[in-house]
Amino acid sequence: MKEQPNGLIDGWLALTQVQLGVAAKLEQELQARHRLSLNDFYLLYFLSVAPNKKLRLQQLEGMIGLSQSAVSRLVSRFEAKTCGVLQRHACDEDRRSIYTALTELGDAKVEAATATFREVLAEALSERELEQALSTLLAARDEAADK
Amino acid sequence: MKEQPNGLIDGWLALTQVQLGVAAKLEQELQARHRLSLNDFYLLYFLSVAPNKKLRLQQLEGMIGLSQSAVSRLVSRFEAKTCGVLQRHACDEDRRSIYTALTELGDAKVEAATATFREVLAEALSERELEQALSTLLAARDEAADK
DNA sequence: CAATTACATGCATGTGCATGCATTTATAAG
DNA sequence: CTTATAAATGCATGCACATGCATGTAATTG
Repeated sequence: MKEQPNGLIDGWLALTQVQLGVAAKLEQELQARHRLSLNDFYLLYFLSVAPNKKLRLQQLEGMIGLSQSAVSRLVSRFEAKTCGVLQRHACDEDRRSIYTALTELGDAKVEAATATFREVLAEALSERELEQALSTLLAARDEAADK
Repeated sequence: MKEQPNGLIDGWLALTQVQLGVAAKLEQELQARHRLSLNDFYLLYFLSVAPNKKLRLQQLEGMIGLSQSAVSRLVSRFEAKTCGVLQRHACDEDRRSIYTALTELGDAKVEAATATFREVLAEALSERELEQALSTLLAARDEAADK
């Protein structure tokens, strides 16, 4: 037989499609209602739930899933663009590090954006497709594991 | 209470992390063993499972999850770089369209890459984290739906 | 003083958006 | 039915921009 069963791959593709679709919807709504890209939101969100609402760049890197340079520039752009939402200041214990902190204004903005985010997410995840993709993927995975 | 329960968001973030992680692993192995990016592979894979192993650009667009221009360039680069793997030729029924077809050489390359892809996928999906992320997400979703 | 760590930056590249060009399809007039 | 014209479709390309990699700089550690 030339063609192998591609359940695993199809499951993965389905999951990826769902992920892409939901992310696109999130991006679109965040952009429309709050002038935020998805990564912008992630940045603000992770800051908002961090202790003292501040984090070093290195910590954000892993959370957002971007490279070190990308995070550095994400914060830079943000600071330049939307003045007043976040603020960088050196860390006294280690002056190589730089804390990125949320201002009160930023905190309010995050709260509003988070409401949108949660709303869109709830709607998107109630779609039939998620269920479909996940069950396809898990079934194929287990089947592959048995082999 | 100021902080709301963020189960939905955390679930989504967990799923996104898993997706990113697996995609990175796939990209890395495909690059190392076959000199293919993840999108390169998707392009070849979708062609390989298509009837007559050929597709028009527009069809690839939705499958790969890229914009029209991105697909146009993806194919262009591919044609230029790895001569002989794929081949474009006009479509007789509609001369605006262009078929992108897999050559025999390309077909062999895809087959090898697909084996790698499936292998990496099987390993990555057996990780505990997937289960974790999915159950977290689904539980939070259902909870949100009840509300 | 050497090695490491945290962040910034030059550079190449892939991407999306807007637009352009060629072709097809739809509409209308004669 | 034929022809003229407008709208839509499929792909390519100029442009701006976000990203990753490699590297540079400053600070910390051993």
